[in-house]
Amino acid sequence: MVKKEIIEQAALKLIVERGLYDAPISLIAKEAQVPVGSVYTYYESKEILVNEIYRNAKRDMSQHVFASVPPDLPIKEEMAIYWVRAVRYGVSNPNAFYFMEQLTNSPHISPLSQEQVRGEFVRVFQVLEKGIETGEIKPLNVDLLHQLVYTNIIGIVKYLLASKMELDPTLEVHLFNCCWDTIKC
Amino acid sequence: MVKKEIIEQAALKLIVERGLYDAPISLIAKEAQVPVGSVYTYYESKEILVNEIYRNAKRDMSQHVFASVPPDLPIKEEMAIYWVRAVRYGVSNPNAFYFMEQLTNSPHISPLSQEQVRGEFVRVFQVLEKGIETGEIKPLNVDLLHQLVYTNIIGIVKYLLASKMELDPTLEVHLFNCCWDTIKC
Amino acid sequence: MVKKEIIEQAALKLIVERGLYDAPISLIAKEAQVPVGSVYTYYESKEILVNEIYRNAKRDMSQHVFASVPPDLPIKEEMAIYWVRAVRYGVSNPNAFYFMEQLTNSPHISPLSQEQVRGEFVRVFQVLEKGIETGEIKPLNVDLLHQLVYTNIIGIVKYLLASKMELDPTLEVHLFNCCWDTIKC
Amino acid sequence: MVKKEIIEQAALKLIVERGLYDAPISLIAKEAQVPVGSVYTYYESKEILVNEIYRNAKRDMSQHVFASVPPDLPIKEEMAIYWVRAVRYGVSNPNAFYFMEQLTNSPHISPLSQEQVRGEFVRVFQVLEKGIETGEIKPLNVDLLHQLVYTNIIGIVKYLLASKMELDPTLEVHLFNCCWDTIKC
DNA sequence: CATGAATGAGGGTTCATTCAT
DNA sequence: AATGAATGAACCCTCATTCAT
Repeated sequence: MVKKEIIEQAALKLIVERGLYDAPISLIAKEAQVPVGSVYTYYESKEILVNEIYRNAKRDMSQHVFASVPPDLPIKEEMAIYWVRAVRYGVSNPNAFYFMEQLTNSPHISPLSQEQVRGEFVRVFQVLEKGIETGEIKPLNVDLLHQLVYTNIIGIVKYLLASKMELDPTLEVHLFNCCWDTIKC
Repeated sequence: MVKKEIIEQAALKLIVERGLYDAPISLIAKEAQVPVGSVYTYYESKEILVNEIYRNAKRDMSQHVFASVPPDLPIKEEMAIYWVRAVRYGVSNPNAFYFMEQLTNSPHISPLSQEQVRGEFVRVFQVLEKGIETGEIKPLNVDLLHQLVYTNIIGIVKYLLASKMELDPTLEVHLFNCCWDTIKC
Repeated sequence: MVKKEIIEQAALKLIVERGLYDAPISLIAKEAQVPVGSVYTYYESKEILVNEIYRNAKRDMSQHVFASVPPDLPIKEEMAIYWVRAVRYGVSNPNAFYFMEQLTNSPHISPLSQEQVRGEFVRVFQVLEKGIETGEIKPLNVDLLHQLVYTNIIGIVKYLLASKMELDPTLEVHLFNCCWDTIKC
Repeated sequence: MVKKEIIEQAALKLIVERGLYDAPISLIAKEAQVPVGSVYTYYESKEILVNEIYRNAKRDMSQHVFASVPPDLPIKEEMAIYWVRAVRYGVSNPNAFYFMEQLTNSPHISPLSQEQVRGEFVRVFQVLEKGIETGEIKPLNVDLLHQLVYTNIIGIVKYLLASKMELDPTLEVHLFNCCWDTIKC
């Protein structure tokens, strides 16, 4: 792992554990076992570091979630794949998950970052729109539908992490059905 | 409004707008138009101030949500009443809503505060359990069901606040049905 | 005991135990079980309170030490009486003793207080001068002789308080002889 | 002189002149002509700074006092050497001397510092014990004897500093004899 | 490029003192 | 006279950022 990634991992961990302002650069540097100055070699400021971690986490998650799927899948099945991947990603990467949760809508993430991140998730909007057209999904605003799906995922991941419950395929199906029931027609 | 409430409102507003650490006591005092020292007349520390605002917001919300309902209502209707009240509360009190969202699960809210707050929401758990018994609600863990309902409300309130959409009774019914579909058998 | 004395006793105790600046007026008032404002009814400021305690302690000690003695005593015996009274006073009033020790020569005692206090101890200077004339005491500067006697007393009281040793008449004689040997011709 | 020493000298001077709590770090930094933050580069806290100055002053004094002496000196002569060195040290380093005086037995010096400091002065205790064995010194507790000698030195240095009197060899002999008479058999 | 000591603005908090009651 | 909530200057300390090495 290169120095930049080590710094980001250390920052991610400490910011989640201690909060953004109780994770000073000096502590992040110590955790990453790099000199303080090195952090500033790679990132102009703490704000830029945080935004970069945020965007990277979002991009990493979207790459996992939206990795290739068989073509011409029924909408429900495509949604199920994305949903399962998202939940698994959250459960497997709790730090990254909580980091995103903690900073979404916070004033520390720039509008530009938010904008860039949104682009990574266009596929969901497309699928939702298609679902509305085919009559499988409720004809609500897609932003709202997306919000419903996304908060559902957040709630489930938080629950799974808090209860330390194992996520077996049967449970996955049950829980995805909760989500699908929310938006299905 | 007494001085204590003015301080809490000012703190609530600034913490939501700027984040906890970009809302220094000096700024809160200026916003509330009280001297810095006065904040410490009412609150021993910033941490205690934040916890008190959090608990008050949660209590206020729960009192709105769980105000009296007609007896012997069907479960779905009782849930609907609570759900509608919660969403309306969030839409009408965006600062309080975002404050709670921002600080839930944060290290700045003491376990004791979390504990006290949880007690205010027992009624949902009771209704959910009853729903499971009557076969109307999916036989999942009630903590999980609660999480699903709660994140659904959060998603909807966030969407309504972001889109500045009016919340008319028709929309309420549609949106509650999304929530109910999530958990209904 | 009147309110003023209660306040002074509380202040004396706390200042000795915690240091002048870790004994805030609010704490002194609490210890004395009087309202904060009452302290300012009797003393214009903390500084004035401290100076008054200092002068009172010194006056009280000098009144004990220089209470009447049989007339025409030999110098050594008169010194012995004063010495014993001083040591006993220190051992019996450790708080007052440490208070005086802590604040002598401190910038918190005004020159005026120092001046007034000095007047209470003229008798020692007279006896020392007489002793020099009769050839019983070393012909050194009386301020120096006084300093020698005084620091000797301080050393002994501190030792007795620290070691919690009882001060019986035999020990008193031995220890006074140490002091007398210091200045005798 | 390196920056650390400059800070210590500035702190020493201001604390003696104004008292510990009227010598804020900001003033110490100004006196030392360093930024406030630099003080914290060298000392974790004001308390640690004060303890370090205290230990350094005590160590410095003990190194002067207990520098090598000719072997096999008679006890009185060895005591005389230490006594003279101590008095000269006090007269030549009034700030350090008053600093130690002001903080000995204060709650601001940690027990650990006191402990470390005590070890620097073992030689006096050894000499006093030897003197008791040879019958030259009164058979009193060595802590008490030490206290008597030490307070004698303090009294004399204070007197010399206050009276601005020169300390010539003849006076030294006279004054040491006062001290010796106090403890000799 | 790499480093980490140095910097100083700004944070939370305290407390002597006041003054409306 | 008695009270104690209110006040704000001043305290100690932190930490993002810089820059000489």
